[in-house]
Amino acid sequence: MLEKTYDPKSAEPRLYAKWESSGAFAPTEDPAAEPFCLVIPPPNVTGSLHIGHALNNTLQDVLTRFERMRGKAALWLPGTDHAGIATQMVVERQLAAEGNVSRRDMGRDAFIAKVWEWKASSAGTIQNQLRRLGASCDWSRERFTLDEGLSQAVRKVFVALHKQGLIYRDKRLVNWDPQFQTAISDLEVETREVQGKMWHFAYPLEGEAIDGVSEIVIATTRPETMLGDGAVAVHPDDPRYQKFIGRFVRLPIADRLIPIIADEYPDPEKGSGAVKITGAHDFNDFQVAARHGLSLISIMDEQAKMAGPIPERYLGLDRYVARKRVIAEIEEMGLLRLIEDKLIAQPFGDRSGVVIEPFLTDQWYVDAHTLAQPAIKAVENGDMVFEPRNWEKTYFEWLRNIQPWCVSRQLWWGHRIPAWHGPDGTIFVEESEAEAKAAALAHYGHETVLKQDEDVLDTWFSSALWPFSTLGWPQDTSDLARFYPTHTLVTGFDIIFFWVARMMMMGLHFKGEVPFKRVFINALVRDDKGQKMSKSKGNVLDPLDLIDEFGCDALRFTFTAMSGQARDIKLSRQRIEGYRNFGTKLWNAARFSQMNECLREDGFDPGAAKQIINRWIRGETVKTVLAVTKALEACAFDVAAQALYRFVWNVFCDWYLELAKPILNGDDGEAKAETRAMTAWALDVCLKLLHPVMPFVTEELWGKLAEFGAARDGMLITAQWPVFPEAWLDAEAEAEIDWVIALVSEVRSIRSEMNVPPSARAPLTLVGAGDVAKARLVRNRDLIVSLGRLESVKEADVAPAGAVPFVIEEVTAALSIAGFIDLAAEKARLAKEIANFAGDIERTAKKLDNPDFVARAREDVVEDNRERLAESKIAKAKLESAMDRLIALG
RNA sequence: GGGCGGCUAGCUCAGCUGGUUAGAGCACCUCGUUUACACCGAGGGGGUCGGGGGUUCGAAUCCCUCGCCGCCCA
Repeated sequence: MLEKTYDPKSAEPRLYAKWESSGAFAPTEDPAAEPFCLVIPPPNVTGSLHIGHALNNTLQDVLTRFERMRGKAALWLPGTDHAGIATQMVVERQLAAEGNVSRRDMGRDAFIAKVWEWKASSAGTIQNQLRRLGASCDWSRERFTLDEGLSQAVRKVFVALHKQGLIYRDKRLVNWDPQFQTAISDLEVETREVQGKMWHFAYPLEGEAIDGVSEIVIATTRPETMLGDGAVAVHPDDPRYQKFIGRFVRLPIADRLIPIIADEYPDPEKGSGAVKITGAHDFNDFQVAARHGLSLISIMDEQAKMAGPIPERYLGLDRYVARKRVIAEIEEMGLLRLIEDKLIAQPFGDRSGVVIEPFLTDQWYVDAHTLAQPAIKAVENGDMVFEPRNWEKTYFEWLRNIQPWCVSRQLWWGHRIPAWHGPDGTIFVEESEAEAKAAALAHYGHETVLKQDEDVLDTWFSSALWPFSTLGWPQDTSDLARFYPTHTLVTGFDIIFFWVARMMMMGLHFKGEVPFKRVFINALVRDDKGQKMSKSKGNVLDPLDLIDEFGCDALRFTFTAMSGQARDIKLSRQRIEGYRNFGTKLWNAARFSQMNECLREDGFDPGAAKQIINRWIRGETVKTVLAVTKALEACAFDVAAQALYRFVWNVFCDWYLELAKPILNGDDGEAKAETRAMTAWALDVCLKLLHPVMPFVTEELWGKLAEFGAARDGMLITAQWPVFPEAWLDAEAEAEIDWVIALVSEVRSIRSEMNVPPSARAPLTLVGAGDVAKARLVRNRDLIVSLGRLESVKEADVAPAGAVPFVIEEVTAALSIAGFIDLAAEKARLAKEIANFAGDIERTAKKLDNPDFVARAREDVVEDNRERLAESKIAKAKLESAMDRLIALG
């Protein structure tokens, strides 16, 4: 006998271990099985499971379990990401906290060894947390972005793209993070508006004044960069400055002559209309400098300290210290003209949080523009679809305006760039040092010393290959042949650019096919007030705590139920608690069925059921199967969850089991046997349908219930998803049970309103029943009596005096509860009912009186309204005559 | 500045290929231990669907406009 409640704490680890050891997570070897593959968005190898992972992985698991039960070769491929900057940052911080020397003092090899050590000690955390979540991924195929196979894929891709001219080395401005001392990509820069200032400096004109003007005033938000100015630019159409074009100004402090040039870039409306051009420290200025052939003067080092051809007193100063000094000196020289407050858009490193410096360096770039074209086309023509669809706009917008992707990072943790530099600067890009040496030998005609590029690749470079590198590429593996393209990718909208778009580019380029056919964008989990969860706000909900408190299934059901089209999920404990209760409800339904000996029967054919309630629940079950299947196919997770919840609680428990009780407790042996078997059958279907969402409690019940009745042939995880003939739908049974439910509901409602004690049993009289209603009554009399707590149900030509009437279709029912009737309350109830019908009649009649409606509305809509009007009129008349009798009574 | 969401019951949300008296869960009120379940059962109250305009026989649903909230890109 089942316990009164389900205990997730003991069941979950036991069941997971059983699944895992059974091999159920691996895709079936059956060659006829249709492949279904998901690749996990690889979490940081040293990370831990946060609420967003919990949501994301729950949805992946729902899909995987669903398709596995549908007989597909379902593969959910797990793995982790080395997460370059993030991991290196953590380890550097840890070293500092422990009082160790910095990574630079430690040296590259020693530092990398430290990171691997850290990885070894913290790896496995997230994998075990995914297990707690019930993730049915195939751990035997687990990959890591820095493992040998994936590293080989990275090298091969880099070399191939280089040979195709799609990866190249370029000297240009990059976003430089002075904290980590590395280049980062545009995507890793966060622009924030901050309160800043605009300084107006006068640059003295060299030579004779023009019309008495002997200076040009420029405006800048970054005074310290003036030391690297290469020109002053003015708009060619700006009448104030036209006459100065071609002349020179003497750059204060630096004491250099720089030209006044004409360019479209300066906006005459802004500042003074003249701008300083510092090509090595500003992206816009870089363009201007390139147009005019200006030399680029770099005046900072990797740490954003002042350096280069500048006055000695500035060397080594922090950029902000230098700023103050420049302003002070300019002021001293009498050249400071104005200081304005101004909101400025300032770039910050998304990881370091420090202000990014445009910095002139040599870096490796991917020609993203070229690779983007097929990626755009594939979504345009539907080879890959976003779900929800709207996200494709975001995707298109970014890809259509894509810039070269800077992929080199001056970090140590990551894939070393497979490029070797010769003594004369020639670069040999090859997959191995041996090949580079061979290439060098061919180039130089003799052996030379080569030095491998110091840099590593952007983490997202290896992630971009994930859908095929994890399947074994560049080897021709059977997995690759079978599972590429993968089916669905489930991920968050925050990495559409970082990851989804880049996988599309690389997948299409190297495999000639999209990496996945569908991308489901899951929502962002926020707290119950709609705020983003963050440690600093202290509003973080730890999924593992929630699992401890409510059980894993409750959390999973919550995520599933809340995954609609919305972009945010506001997670509240109350909601999780509600779904925990749902699990308990299911558990108790199973307990009930067990207590009533509802055993599964071999060879039981639901299609042959005779009892009306059994025919009805069979139909309801089929409807639910259809609804849930359709919803899961479409990633309409909330729709699936709602259909499951309603069916299990409001249909199966609230009505079917209640309707079954009189039969199970009665003495019609045949009816009892059929009802027992049907209950067991329907419960099994519930377990199957719920399993993708609530794997643990369903598997537990599956096992517990297997101790009785017909034998099972395996665990629920690999059970077959239900598919039933539509012939099992039963309109007649549905109409009949709906009628019974309406009748019983009315009786209950009246009892409650009239405060009839639960113990009081009243007779119910039906007046004016047609043949159908009479037949229904005969078949369901016991059920109605039992559920309505009635004394009896009879037919009569007239309602007994003093009974409370209500109308069900053509029948007037009268509940004899004399002694409990409060005359005033009953009059009020009747008046309200009559008013309801009157309102309905008025609305419907108004429509039908409108010739346009009758002429233009769809035929069936008009017909519905006609029927409705007729029914309402009859019901109203019946209630009115009851009201008359009541008034006559006194 | 461009783009994308959202605004429906006290709260969280569904409904939005136009056509029931606009639904659910939670919360609230009343009643109830009838041998599955109080993590429960029965009943009930509660919304002029953000404002305005338009299309239509008919609008929460389609179009326009305004307002507020949020996100992304520049």
